[in-house]
Amino acid sequence: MRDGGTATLGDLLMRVARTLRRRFTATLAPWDLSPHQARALRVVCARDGVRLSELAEALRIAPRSATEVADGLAERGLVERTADPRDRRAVVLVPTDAGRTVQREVEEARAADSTELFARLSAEDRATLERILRQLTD
Amino acid sequence: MRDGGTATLGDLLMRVARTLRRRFTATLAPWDLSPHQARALRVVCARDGVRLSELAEALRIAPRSATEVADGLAERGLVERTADPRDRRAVVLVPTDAGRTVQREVEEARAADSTELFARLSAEDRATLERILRQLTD
DNA sequence: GCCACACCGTGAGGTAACCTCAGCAAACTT
DNA sequence: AAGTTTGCTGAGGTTACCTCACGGTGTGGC
Repeated sequence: MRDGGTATLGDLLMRVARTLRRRFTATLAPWDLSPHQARALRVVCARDGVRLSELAEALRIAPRSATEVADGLAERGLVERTADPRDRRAVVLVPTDAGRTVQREVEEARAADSTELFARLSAEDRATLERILRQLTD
Repeated sequence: MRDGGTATLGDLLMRVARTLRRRFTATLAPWDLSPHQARALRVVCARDGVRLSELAEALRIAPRSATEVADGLAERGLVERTADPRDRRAVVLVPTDAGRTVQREVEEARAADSTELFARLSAEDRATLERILRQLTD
């Protein structure tokens, strides 16, 4: 099974990403959240009030799909749909207290897991990896 | 928006993986293959004959789902279902000539794309990245 | 040799997370 | 004031998974 030089880099990266994602999903289990919902909640909390269309853009999904993600979070009482006073067509998603709490807890669990995974690297390698990855994201 | 040190490493990695995946999907368009089908075809060609159950394991999906992926590839004439002479319960997936050709072309296109993406890194960084990523896959 | 048991693939049917398209309301444009 | 654009959502479709139950097949114990 020859490896075409650079092709393997992509493979490797995808492979690591997959395990990372798997672990993340597992980490999320206690809150009964899908990775996507977690991501959405994060966006809502970070910006503290997001229009549905903005959420869609942030998550890179169709506006229609953002509605569904929002429904899921609202059902769990993590966000609230409020009207935008400036534009009555728009729906602004605002985190509830519960939402903020969950977001914080998830963030901590995630950080802990990530730390655990990357712990096998030396501090130097971690820094290098970060630098290189950052170079790849524009 | 504070970043919890290592947490960002995971984020960064996922982000790069996402663009990689996006590009890969786009690369695949000319052959009308889904990423999953491409992966499956790759496994079939690499091992030159795979049992459905093995394919399922390789792709980390349920056996039932492997049947569907196999159907998709068989429909396009890229693989053939053959009976295993040693075990008449089993189905062995064998690549057709067309399948092998497509696999080769896809591999090349993918390598080209990957090269392009990672081209912005220095040769040294590429090597380092590979080493680090390899350390993360067990 | 026979039988219980484990195993291989698949039909049936379900779910989650997307999508497009059409439509209603509200907001802009002229 | 009328026409166009924008923001969201209902309806309905697709894809890629899943579980469960079942029929055909191999295997170990007796």
